[in-house]
Amino acid sequence: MAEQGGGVSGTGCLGCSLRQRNEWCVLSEEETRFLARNLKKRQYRTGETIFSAGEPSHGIYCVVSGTVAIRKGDSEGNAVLLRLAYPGDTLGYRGLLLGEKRRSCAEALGPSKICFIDKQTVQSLLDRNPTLGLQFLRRVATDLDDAHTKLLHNATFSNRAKFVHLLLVLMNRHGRTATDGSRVLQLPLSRRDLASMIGTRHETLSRIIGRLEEDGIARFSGRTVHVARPHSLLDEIRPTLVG
Amino acid sequence: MAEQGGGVSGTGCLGCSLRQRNEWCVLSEEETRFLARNLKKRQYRTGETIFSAGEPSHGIYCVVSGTVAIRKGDSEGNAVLLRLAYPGDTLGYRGLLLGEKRRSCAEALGPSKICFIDKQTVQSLLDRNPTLGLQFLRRVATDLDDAHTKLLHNATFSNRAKFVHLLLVLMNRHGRTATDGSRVLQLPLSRRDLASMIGTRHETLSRIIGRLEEDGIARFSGRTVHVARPHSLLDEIRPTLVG
DNA sequence: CGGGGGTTTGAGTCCGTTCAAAATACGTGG
DNA sequence: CCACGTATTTTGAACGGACTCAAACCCCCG
Repeated sequence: MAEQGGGVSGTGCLGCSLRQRNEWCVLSEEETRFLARNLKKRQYRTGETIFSAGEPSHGIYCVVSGTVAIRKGDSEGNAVLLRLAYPGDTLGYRGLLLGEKRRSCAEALGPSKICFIDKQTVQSLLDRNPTLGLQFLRRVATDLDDAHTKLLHNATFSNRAKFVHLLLVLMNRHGRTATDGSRVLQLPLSRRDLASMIGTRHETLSRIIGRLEEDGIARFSGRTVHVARPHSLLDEIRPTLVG
Repeated sequence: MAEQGGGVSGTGCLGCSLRQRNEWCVLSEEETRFLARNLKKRQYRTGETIFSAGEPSHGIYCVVSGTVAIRKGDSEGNAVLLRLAYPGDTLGYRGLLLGEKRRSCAEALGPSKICFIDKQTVQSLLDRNPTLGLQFLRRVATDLDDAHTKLLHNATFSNRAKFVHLLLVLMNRHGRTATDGSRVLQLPLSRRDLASMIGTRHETLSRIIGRLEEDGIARFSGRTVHVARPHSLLDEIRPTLVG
């Protein structure tokens, strides 16, 4: 009776296959049972908010199934999509660890199952198993490196290159390879969100998409993307690595 | 016989005033003595490299005095200045924690004293005092938030606004207030580095600086910046927050 | 005194933004 | 199932900003 996200109903976290891949893998069986007793699992509908910027951090969230968008906005209404979170990802640790209010918001991009673990439970687990803290440390360090890489790309890539790069990343998660070697991608995001991920306007993104079609790199139809020659995307990013 | 960076010779880390302000503050007296015995303090000259991208991570560094630039570059020779590090800051934890090679490089922007703590010592301290790990966790989480904020700014601010924002940040660290209320800043960076911090070319930065002078916001002379009305910088950033 | 790196300035071009309008997709209720 | 209103996406035209390439300038250091 397996669930969508890999969990098995009745066995709680112990049977959750995601546990192998995230920071909770260092918990003992007893600690895992403690975790299972103290978390709240909940289903979110498409577009539903998981947490919002400005509200206090009462705990952390663990994605079981679905895709979650992490956004950050400023006082003038601008917003960027910082990253996407997938099953196994833990959200909201920053606010909790620093005891601060949320500085970003999380939204379910599709029907999603997400577990909530309150502050006390996290604290208790951190106290009992110091290794858990180190696991989180590794996770945050990885996220930090991702953010730094993004800063470098934003500063040096053209919008077109940034978008192609984004397509490649999304392809890894959401893409499928057809029998003829071409790849098909179902975009989990609106053009607006895609544009905000590469730091530009949606109108500009529209034109970039138009140019990619003209150049035969990819075909766009709604949220479906076809890439006949996957290698052409890679070629886009390294303009002249020929030497 | 106080040293430049707040340390007192002979007492090692125990007498180091920086200890109060960074992650090492949670160490016991004994642990601190252990740390002091196992670190290597060294003086760097202006422009000297502390570590480079691609080399293995043998330990972490703690800035005692001076200013350090953290840069990240790509294979095509582009590079951005990710951040500046000051006394009390710990460098190079990412590579060490993840057991990976360095992905950024660190350069002393002026004569700097920096302590090196090797992998074994860090590991040993982390094992003995789990709170140290949590301290690092808080530090990395803060850095991550900074990086995310920068991503938002890069995506939404104009180059001019980004530079003004950078000036405000540098003013906090390197600025002095004159008797007439105006502020004077000694830039620790070249125009090239300043430009890379806001993700643009040095030519563009030159023009931005020219325009700021035209508008009477600031006067630039070499690496010295005069700002007659400090509030004018703040006004630049919120374009029209008036009702 | 002669490099050499850093900085400024110029001209031309391309790219991205803005504002506006049209076209398309989407969800809801009839 | 269709009509309708709404949100999203595309397209257009004009404008401004930023980039490229290039040359001149400056200043520090050998």
